[in-house]
Amino acid sequence: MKSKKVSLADIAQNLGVSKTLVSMVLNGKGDENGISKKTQDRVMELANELNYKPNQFARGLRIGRSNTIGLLVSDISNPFYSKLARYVEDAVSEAGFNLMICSSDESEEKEMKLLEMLLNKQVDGIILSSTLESTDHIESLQNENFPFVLIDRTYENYETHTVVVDNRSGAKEAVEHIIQNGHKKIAALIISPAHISTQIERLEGYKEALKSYQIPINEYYQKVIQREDIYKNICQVIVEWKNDRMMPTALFVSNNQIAIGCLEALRDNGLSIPRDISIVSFDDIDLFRLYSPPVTSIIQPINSIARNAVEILLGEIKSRETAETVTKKHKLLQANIVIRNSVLKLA
Amino acid sequence: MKSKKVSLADIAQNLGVSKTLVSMVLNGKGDENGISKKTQDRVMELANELNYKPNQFARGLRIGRSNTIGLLVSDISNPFYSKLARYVEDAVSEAGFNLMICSSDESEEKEMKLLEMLLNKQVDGIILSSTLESTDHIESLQNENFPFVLIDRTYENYETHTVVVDNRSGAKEAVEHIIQNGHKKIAALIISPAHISTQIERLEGYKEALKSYQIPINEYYQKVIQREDIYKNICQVIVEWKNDRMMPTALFVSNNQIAIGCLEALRDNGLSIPRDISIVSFDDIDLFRLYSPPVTSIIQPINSIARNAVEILLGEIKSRETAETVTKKHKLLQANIVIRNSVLKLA
DNA sequence: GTAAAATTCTAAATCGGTTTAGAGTTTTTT
DNA sequence: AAAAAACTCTAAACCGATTTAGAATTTTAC
Repeated sequence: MKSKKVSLADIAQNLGVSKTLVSMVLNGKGDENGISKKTQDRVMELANELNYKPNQFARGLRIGRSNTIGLLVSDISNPFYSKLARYVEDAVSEAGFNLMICSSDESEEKEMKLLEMLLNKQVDGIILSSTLESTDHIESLQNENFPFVLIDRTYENYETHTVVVDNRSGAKEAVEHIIQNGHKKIAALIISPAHISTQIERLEGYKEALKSYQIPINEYYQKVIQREDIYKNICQVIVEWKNDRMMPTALFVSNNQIAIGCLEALRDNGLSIPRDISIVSFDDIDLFRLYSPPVTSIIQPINSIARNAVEILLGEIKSRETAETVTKKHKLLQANIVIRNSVLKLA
Repeated sequence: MKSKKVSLADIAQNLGVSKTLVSMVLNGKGDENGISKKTQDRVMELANELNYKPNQFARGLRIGRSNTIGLLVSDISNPFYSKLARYVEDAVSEAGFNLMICSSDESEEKEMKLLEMLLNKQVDGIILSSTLESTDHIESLQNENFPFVLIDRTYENYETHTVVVDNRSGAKEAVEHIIQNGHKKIAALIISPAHISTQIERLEGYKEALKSYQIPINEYYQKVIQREDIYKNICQVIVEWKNDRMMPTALFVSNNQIAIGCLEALRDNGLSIPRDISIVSFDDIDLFRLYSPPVTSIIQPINSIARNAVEILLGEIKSRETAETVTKKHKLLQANIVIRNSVLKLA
């Protein structure tokens, strides 16, 4: 019943040739090793017939590669990352690689464990959206000269490949759009942990936009929402503003998770968009298109992030064979605004 | 700069003991093999100090297992599957396993390729949401006695482990809710490929509900929406109904993707929910809670699907060691309705 | 006709673990 | 004091591929 796996040795024995020969032929090295056409055909035929599949453990052990790459993000169930993962899957699979996806939950400890696991599993390279709580493990990858690409989030380190979105200009565009509609009291909501580059840069873009229109920057209007309880946190912020009679007329929120919490919180606090308050969000999700009113947002080129990251990573991996050194690539992609209907034009 | 990997032999040599001993100690078999406490401590200490990590290729080659399981779904970027994947990831990781996720795009060919890839990578088991175009590859897994669990979708085969949702009763509950609000002209929209068990069962649930209320079943109100162009397809259906002056008063749609297309298509055709048309969807996504009006839906116990599938799969895998045979488990989970505001009460 | 070159193929080492079968030493038993 | 038992440890085989170094045979060169 349980058919044992076919091995190289089986094929070799069956044909009365050596394992060496079979291995060479199946790896397309028959010609360069002067194996006769006739023998090559016999090997190929039998391998097909027996449905031979090389044992990846043995192969990996010998050649030290797995043909697998790792993707480490904070949460694969976040639509931004699940879409990214899908594009990455498609891109690596076109190149004959497999993918291993992990979620770190923004926990540094988990991230380090997962990174170690991936290395342990001998992935050939890693695409990493790091929580960046600390960067020791990244620098360690760097020192070991292990192929990896940082995506989505980075830190000041020009020694690593990076593929990121221009968060600053995206956020700036969002806030400028708000300003151009006559708003002055504009608040920014970012998500914890607030040290992550995307959040910092989006906040900076917000400030830049205000500055360029000579609108005073007020810390009171910059809030960090705790990711553990987004909805409640936003409600608290709203209540605070209400009590202080300082309600902003517009909101810039820094990702899809806060946006969802916001839409819910605003509704539950009886605030109507855009009549009572305007909103623009970074990230774009189905919801925004369908919400009433449709929500203006900054759309990230997710496919492009994936394609670029994979291309760079595979290049880096390939460079290992030729021992050439690759200059570190830094890809900065633009995120563009999709104007819908969530910003009120003030008189 | 590039630190070479530490191997068993390194540790053994360093301590002046055999590889055997080191291997035993590190695998917790020191006591049962009568290795002295003192030696065990020395091994442990050095292994920690050198940060030894066993080579998984070598280990896998010898013991024939990878400690990895595969999850094959149609599309990891579909929120249903991305959530499922996350729960599965958490569940397997608690058990010390890793996860490999693949998307088949409802293509039988891709599914077979990916399945082969997973087997090739020597995963210890597979959780499979099959497109079920054909079931040869599943039966082949079955015959080889390879550990796997079918989730979400099944076919008449009592020889496999299955974890599925009670689609029929979930759909019935949805449609009964519609009926109880006074509707008679109720249409059902399912997604292609229509042979998938979830779609069939949900359609059956719809018919059962109608039957139990003596509402005539009309094929005209049962439409299969092509997944390749959901929005356009739904628009066509709406136009058809409009032209025939046969517009239903309520819609039951069989998954989140059609629901999204529907909300968009209804809006663009000037039909307001629930005034002009009521709607209930299978699946629950953030959008439904936030849509205006909030959309009544059937919520699937995704975490429970994941947990059950993993538990059964790991049990099956473990049974391999003890050579006992496991009776095939069939888990049927309930999906419950969340009543919101998308169904109009007819006078 | 023999040396050199070309052609076709193979034995054995290797990767780094796990496991089997058993060796060497010390302690206990009789 | 010899035999048995207990304790502690090891050499070597093994998993299944790849790769190195070279062997055997045939062809070409002179």
